[in-house]
Amino acid sequence: MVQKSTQQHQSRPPAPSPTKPAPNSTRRSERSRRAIYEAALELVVELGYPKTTIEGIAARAGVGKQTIYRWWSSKADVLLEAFLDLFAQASREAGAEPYVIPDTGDLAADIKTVLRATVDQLKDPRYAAPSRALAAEGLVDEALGRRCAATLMEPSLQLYADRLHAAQEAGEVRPDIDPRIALEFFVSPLAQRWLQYTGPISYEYVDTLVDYALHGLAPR
Amino acid sequence: MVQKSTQQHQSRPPAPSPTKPAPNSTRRSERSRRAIYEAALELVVELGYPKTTIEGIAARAGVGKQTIYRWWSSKADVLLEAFLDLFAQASREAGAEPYVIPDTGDLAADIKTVLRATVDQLKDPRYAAPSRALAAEGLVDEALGRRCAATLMEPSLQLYADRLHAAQEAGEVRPDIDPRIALEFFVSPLAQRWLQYTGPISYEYVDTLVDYALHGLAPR
Amino acid sequence: MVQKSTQQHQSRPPAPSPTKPAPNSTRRSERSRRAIYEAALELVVELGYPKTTIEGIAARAGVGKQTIYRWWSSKADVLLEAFLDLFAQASREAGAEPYVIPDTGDLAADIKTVLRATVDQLKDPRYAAPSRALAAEGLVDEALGRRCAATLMEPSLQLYADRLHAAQEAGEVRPDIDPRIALEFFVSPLAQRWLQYTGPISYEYVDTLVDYALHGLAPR
Amino acid sequence: MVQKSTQQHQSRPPAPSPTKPAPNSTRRSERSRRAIYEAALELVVELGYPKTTIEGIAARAGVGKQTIYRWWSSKADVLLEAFLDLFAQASREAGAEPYVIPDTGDLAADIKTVLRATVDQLKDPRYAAPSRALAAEGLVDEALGRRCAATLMEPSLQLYADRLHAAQEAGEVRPDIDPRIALEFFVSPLAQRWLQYTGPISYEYVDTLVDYALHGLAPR
DNA sequence: CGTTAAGCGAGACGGTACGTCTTGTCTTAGT
DNA sequence: ACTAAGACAAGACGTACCGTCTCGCTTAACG
Repeated sequence: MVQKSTQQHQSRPPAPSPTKPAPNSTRRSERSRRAIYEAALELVVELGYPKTTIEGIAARAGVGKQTIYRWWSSKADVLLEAFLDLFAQASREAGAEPYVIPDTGDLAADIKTVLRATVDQLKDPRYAAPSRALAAEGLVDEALGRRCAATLMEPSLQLYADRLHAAQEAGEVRPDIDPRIALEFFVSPLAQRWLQYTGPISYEYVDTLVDYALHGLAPR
Repeated sequence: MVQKSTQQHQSRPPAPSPTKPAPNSTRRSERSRRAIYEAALELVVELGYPKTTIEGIAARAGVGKQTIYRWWSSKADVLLEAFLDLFAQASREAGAEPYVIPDTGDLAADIKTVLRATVDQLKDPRYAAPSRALAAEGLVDEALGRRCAATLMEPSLQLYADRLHAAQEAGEVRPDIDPRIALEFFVSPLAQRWLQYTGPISYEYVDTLVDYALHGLAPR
Repeated sequence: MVQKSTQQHQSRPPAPSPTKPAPNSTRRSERSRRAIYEAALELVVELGYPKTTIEGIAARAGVGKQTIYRWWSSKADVLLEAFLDLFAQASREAGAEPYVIPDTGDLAADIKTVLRATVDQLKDPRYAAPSRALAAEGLVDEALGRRCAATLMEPSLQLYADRLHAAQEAGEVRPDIDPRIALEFFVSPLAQRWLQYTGPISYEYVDTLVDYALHGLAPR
Repeated sequence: MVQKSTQQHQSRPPAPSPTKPAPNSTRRSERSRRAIYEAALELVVELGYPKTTIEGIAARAGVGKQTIYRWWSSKADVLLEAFLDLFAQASREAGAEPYVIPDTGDLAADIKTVLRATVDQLKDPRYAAPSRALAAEGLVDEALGRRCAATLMEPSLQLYADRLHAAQEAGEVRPDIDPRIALEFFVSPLAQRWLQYTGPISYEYVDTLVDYALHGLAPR
């Protein structure tokens, strides 16, 4: 799924714009692309996103500026692809199935497991710095924001939706619930605390979220 | 003795930072401050945050750049104060109690009322543009992010916490629920959909959030 | 003569411009004036003329900027008066007749004596720095340049003219010579070497100038 | 000699300063350089040197500021090169031998011819304004002053020295005279009158200078 | 297997905005 | 009323990047 949407972005065979010569990707230097990914991610972690410049990325990657402008349209664009690449790479290294929500038959436990892993990842600056940077840029550039949502978040969110659907069939969740809304009870509060510093993040916190969400706030 | 100690002309007892002369705020031009607020908000709405520059704000406000740098440390800093001022002004104009969650005895209805008003506000570009800009900058600048959370969001969030506490005492919410976590079921999903384009926003949507949150996802 | 032209500048009793309130010089702070002179001269020696700012002078003199703008029209104006004051002060301290060309009956010897003293003075940074600064500003601002010529140089030049005139009467100089031109053979080459780095300055050099000037370049 | 010192300045093979990347002059835009020269000279004539700004030069030349800062170190530096270029260009246009002192066998007449041409040039604002500006800046910035002396004045002065030397061999000038000093009797008085407004400039004046200098002030 | 056109590194270019500095005016207290 | 202090509008400074545009030089694809 992730791969599909990524392909969608990278392949522009029909060359829709006649003004641009449409670079020939068969001649593209793989070496440069990797170096640019690495440099971009490193600089965002080291300097923060605003101090990361295209000139800086080019310099660290040992690459001409034009090589960046030829293949990407903006700093955020570079970073988005670099981040997707990081994910793909991490997944490949982790082997097996990296991003699947387990289904042990106990929805609460399964969701907690995944959320705890997410908490760990949010605290790793290697992931946190680029994520925040992309989220920030996406807030202000709607097109980028939608692309981030579609490529970075949508695949994961769909996993939640799928797991909730399975839970509905198992009778663990009410059949009238819309999984696309229900999943937000798990991910949105965590996302907001992380992005906007509205509260601390911990295993205990995500466990509480799951319990509250499943059983409701009202007495029964 | 007296003379000798007077020679010590360099003693600045409070003076925490020796580098900045700390401008005298009693002489500050109220006229300039208001003009800067207005110009900043207008430009963010018209051009978007990234194309809003300090030079542009100064020019539109009819103010020297130094007057901005004297009183604020960054573009985001200006915008935060301008936005707070906009809120304060709006509140004053609205008169009475502008930001209180009603307590009719029906928690669900009250929360829905407030969330529907929030939905309307999120769609008003006068508020939306600066909010997104500040949120974006806060993502990448932790100090600013914490200030935004504390000054812009915390007051509203506390109102939810208070209303939930009242509902607990009225028996509408389980007594073991932490209101500071519970409130996130109402605001975080909405915030995320708005900020990250993960879904559409509507009255129906927020109503659904309230129902799901109060009664839980699991069958009872 | 010097006093006359100086007075001409400082006292503006008829108040020609009705827009300016024409400061009342009787209330003027003598203390501030002296402090400004000292600060200006020190800063020009320490930092050079271009890095000497009105703000810097005010700060070192412990004086408000307005006090400078009230009484002088420009940085060069301050420096010119400060320099004239330095001269007047030095003359008073030196007592007797400070600036007279001796008349021993030997024109060559007398001129050499004075020129050697001038060489010494040109090498004293206390005089050299402000002189160069004023000369520089005068090159580019004709009004100032004429005032410098009239107040700083003219008195000295007239002394040469007078001495040459006396020499004419004594038969040491041809009667058809114009002293106002002849004196330039003594002062201009020295001035140019000093101002424009076109050659070294020494006692021997000025002695040579005098000999060449008196007896001509052509064989006799 | 002149060439040697010029070379010394231009060729810096050992690259003494590691901080500056030293721009690659083979890629330099000739078009920009000429436009900058023209703009600088025009602005100095129109506005005067102090009101000529680097930003103004860049704007009129249709050039980025960095293009100026990349190749020159200061406003005066630009102007010096622009002025040298103006000279070189004028010489090329004048064809033949532009700057040679004639040798008709009559030293007095030859020098008068050249000085009269100089008087004309000093009154042409196209030359006068930049000259004064450079002289002014050179007074206050010794490095620049020496460069002006070496590049602008030295070549001309050497022509006088050469002509005087020839006159010595022809018996028109005493053999014990140092031409490097003697020439100052012709150029320095004129320079001072021009630079410092110490007197009027005319053909008659320079003729008088030549006569006085050759035959001396003393009766014979 | 050599030609050739592309991508490549490098970096100069016209620009824009930065944050700082200074100018000359104006305002506020203090004496 | 003049002063010390300093905020103000204005605008130049020199720097950092932007995104575009050549330059030669690899280097892969096709003829």
